[in-house]
Amino acid sequence: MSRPSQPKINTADHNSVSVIQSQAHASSSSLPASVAGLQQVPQLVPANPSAGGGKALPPSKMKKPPADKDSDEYRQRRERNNLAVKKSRMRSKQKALDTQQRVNELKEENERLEAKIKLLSKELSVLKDLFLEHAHNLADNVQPPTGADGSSPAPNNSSTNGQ
Amino acid sequence: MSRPSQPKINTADHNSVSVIQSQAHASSSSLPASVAGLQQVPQLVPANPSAGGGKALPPSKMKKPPADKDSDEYRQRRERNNLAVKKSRMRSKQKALDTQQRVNELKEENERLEAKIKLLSKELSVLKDLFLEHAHNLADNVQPPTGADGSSPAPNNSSTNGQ
DNA sequence: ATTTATTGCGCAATTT
DNA sequence: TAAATTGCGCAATAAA
Repeated sequence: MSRPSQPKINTADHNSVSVIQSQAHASSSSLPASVAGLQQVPQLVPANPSAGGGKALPPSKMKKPPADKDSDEYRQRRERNNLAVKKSRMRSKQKALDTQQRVNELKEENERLEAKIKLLSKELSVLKDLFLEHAHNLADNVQPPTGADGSSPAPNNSSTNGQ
Repeated sequence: MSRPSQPKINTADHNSVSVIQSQAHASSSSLPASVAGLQQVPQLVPANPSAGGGKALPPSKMKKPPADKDSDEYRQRRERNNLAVKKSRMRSKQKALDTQQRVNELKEENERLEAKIKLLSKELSVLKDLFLEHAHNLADNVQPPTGADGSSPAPNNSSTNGQ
């Protein structure tokens, strides 16, 4: 009761009584010929699920002839599949790599953007300060109320940029 | 040229003559007891590599007894490994998902930043325009008509910011 | 040295 | 029907 599992001992779904051995081609491999009498396929063909002795099976609902391991065509199919599998996995892996790289790129881009924002912000604040300063100067210079100038002390449009 | 095409027909490195079937426990499985005589292990034990009658064999370079498939301990190890494998793969997949999500997040963030930049830029340009306008006004107003005032036409500090 | 984590590989069931 | 995916177990090897 210590392990969080043991879903099912080991009873693999599809047995997996796999015994590779390309009968044709490939000669001096390495497969120890030990496992000799290896040919009989389970032959699990449930005679016929439903339908006692029916004949008409339109959609052809046969479970599947356990593929003769010996069949030459079987090996061919397997091989094709193995190739496909390999290909598929390669892609998958490649995609993962690409995605990771994408992350890196985006991260860089992000930094660039943030830097730019910082710069722009700085520039803005400088300009604003200049504005204020200028306004002050004006106020100081136009101090002498000699003239009948009714100029107001500048609108001071400081858009309080918040964020 | 780049197509790995057919690396090697199908000769798996490690044969892979796997014939699952936990002898003990597991009763009414599905594996037909067909594959009968299945036990003889190659027993590739080279008597003794080096050292004729030596005793001390520190690095002990034995290849490895082909693990008795029947061994109870073997099944145990296999099962443990199978679990580990499953775990590892789950992680891997999860990681991939996370990475993908990271991409999405970064992409969003990027858009936000770009928007901000756009805004700041706009603000900046507005302010600059104001500056210029103001400068012009000054120039127009302070037109030295006849006064003996030696004031120059303003420094016109337009920092032609380029970026 | 032992145990767990990774990795490549093949099989078979599904999907596409 | 064939190719692409996916889950699974095995075994070799890398990491702990």
